[in-house]
Amino acid sequence: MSSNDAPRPATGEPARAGAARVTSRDVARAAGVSQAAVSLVLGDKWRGRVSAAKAESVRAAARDLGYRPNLAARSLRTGRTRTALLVVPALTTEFFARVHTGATRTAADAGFGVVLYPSPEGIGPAPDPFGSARTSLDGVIASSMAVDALAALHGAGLPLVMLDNDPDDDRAAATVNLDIAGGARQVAAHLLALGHRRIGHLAADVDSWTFAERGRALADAFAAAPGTTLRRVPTALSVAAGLAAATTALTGPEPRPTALICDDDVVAAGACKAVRRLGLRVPEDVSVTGFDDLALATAVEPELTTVRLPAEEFGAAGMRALLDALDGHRPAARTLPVDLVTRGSTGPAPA
Amino acid sequence: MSSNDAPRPATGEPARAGAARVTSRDVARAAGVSQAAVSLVLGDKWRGRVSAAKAESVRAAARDLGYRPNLAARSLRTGRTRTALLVVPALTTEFFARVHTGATRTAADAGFGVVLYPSPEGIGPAPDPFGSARTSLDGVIASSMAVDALAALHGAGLPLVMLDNDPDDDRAAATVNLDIAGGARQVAAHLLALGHRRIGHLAADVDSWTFAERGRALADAFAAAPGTTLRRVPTALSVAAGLAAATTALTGPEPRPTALICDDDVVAAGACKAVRRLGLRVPEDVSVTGFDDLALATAVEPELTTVRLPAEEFGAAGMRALLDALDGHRPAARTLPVDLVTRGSTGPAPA
DNA sequence: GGCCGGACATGATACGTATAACTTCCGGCG
DNA sequence: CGCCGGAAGTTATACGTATCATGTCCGGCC
Repeated sequence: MSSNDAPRPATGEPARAGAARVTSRDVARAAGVSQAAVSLVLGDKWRGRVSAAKAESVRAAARDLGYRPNLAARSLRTGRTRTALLVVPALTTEFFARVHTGATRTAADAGFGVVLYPSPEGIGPAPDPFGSARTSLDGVIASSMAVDALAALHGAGLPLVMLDNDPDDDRAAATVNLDIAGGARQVAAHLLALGHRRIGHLAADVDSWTFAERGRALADAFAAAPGTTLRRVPTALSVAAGLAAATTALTGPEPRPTALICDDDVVAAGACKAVRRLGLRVPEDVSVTGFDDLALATAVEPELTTVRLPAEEFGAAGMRALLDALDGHRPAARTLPVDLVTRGSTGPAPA
Repeated sequence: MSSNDAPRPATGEPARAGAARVTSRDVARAAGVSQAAVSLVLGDKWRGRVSAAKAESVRAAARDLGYRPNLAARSLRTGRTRTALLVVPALTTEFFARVHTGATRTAADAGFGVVLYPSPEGIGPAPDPFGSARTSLDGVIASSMAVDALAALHGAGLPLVMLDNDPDDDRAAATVNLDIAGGARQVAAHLLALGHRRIGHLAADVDSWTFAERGRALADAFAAAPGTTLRRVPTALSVAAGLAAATTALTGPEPRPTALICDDDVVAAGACKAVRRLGLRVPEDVSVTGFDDLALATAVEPELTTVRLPAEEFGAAGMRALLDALDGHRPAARTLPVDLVTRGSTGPAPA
């Protein structure tokens, strides 16, 4: 369709495919100033260097021509890209999709972009997961669940913000946490108040801080409650795995637990299925709790009692911490509060 | 040997923050060749231009020094960024998260990156949604559901691949479709075979090709089946909305439908809740079908009969089409097959 | 012997931007 | 009067890469 009719430069032929690009030099010509002046004005560094009148005419020309600074050129010159990498274990998890949304929104306000790295299991094992992309990143935000990716990141020399990780981990420039332990304690208190004494914990079979934290907090809470038992059953993070783990927990030689605490709503959904397959009812015979408060939590019946995690805010806080770190500030470690949402999947312990 | 190694340039100070970056010139010095030779070798354009021995030593030097080409410089020179934009209506939807995964994987194989634009509702209304980012994109893949974003894209002069859109839409360089109509026909055939005659269609209240297609295919299928009725009830894409719409469909003045076809699994989950709240059973009194086959489909009970959409493959096909378009090929419109997955939420029509 | 062509190699740009360094113009002050 | 200092601009670079233009050295062929 469109033909190239632009005058050819003598050497090279880098030209852009589509319409001719508008450069800062074009704006300068239109406004009757030098290219440097355009850069100063649009970069808002013109006070005392360019008269207000010329500044305005530069802005007008830029607007009229539809000028967009070339980001590659800017990055080359400044050495920064205004782009952050978000490393998550698997994007298909609604939780991390929401984290991404929050991070993207905050980034946009600061003129930053976000690229996503859904961790090896989603992408396939690359010898160097970040490759040249490393040259186009200013910093990284990583979930502590993406363990393998973290190893590759180590030594990249990029500012790193960790999500839900040990605050003492010195690989990170900053850490943002959810009050996971607090959430777990709320779950424990809720079940104790309902009279439950024998508890199963369907614990995520993933080596990461956030799940270890759930385990520790629950262990502490029930250790402090006389006459209670807490049995840990590992599980993968899927409906099917939750079903299998719950079946194990409910059919062991020990007295059957009256409540199952699940590390994830998806697991909890599977657990509810297991309860019913054994001819029992939720919550009359067995109470079930989840974690995350995904859309799933209100899609199943009964609706899940679960811990609501502020996912978008979590991503936003991570991005803010990264932006602070890039500005040279040492951001304080933050912990975001979480809330127990009581719904139909929990009830009084059976007599 | 080497000639000039000025200690410090007098002007500018763009240097990189972290460790000193390795450039192609450093590699050239280490390998005892010119910078041009390095570029040729690593760009795999050296045959007949560089001896095999020198090529190997260049590669060795690059490896030893941990050289990574600077993408900003490369983009500036070539005018391409090897980056595509994926525009989706809302990432929190598991379906689009999976589309993203597929697209990212295919892109990575071609050395491309993917950035995500989760459409205004997720980001907030920006006057120019893409801003300068436009200068850093080679092409766009957009869901037809992201209507507002498409308007902003129009005229950007970027190659555009549309997902699930009218093949005749001339805004797109290529279109990749799912066989949505085929899926809808399979649902219709399944329900007809089970003896259902009064059907409700909980139709997504979203103005996009893919949902219009569902409506058309269903209308055609039931129009061709004598003695059947199809009633359309609009709904938003959420559990709560599905519950409300299903309640409307089941409590109207007309004879109650015996089956509800839902445009999305999330809606179907809500519909199942509605059925039970009315004191009815799924599937004995009312059959329910979904669309997408999300994790949700097997989390609820009974598990949903639904149309499985190959989401990852869909994203991958979109990316392939874009890569073809960027290579100057006119990619043929593709339609990916879908499958009906029969589960417990459908059964014989009540007598 | 002169010349041609292919292999090998280097030099020299230019992409578009941000900013240091320089120039000019004035008003004010010693 | 001479000089200083700040405002208002411009000029000149350099970021790192890809590629065109040049150049040299051969062996082979007339």
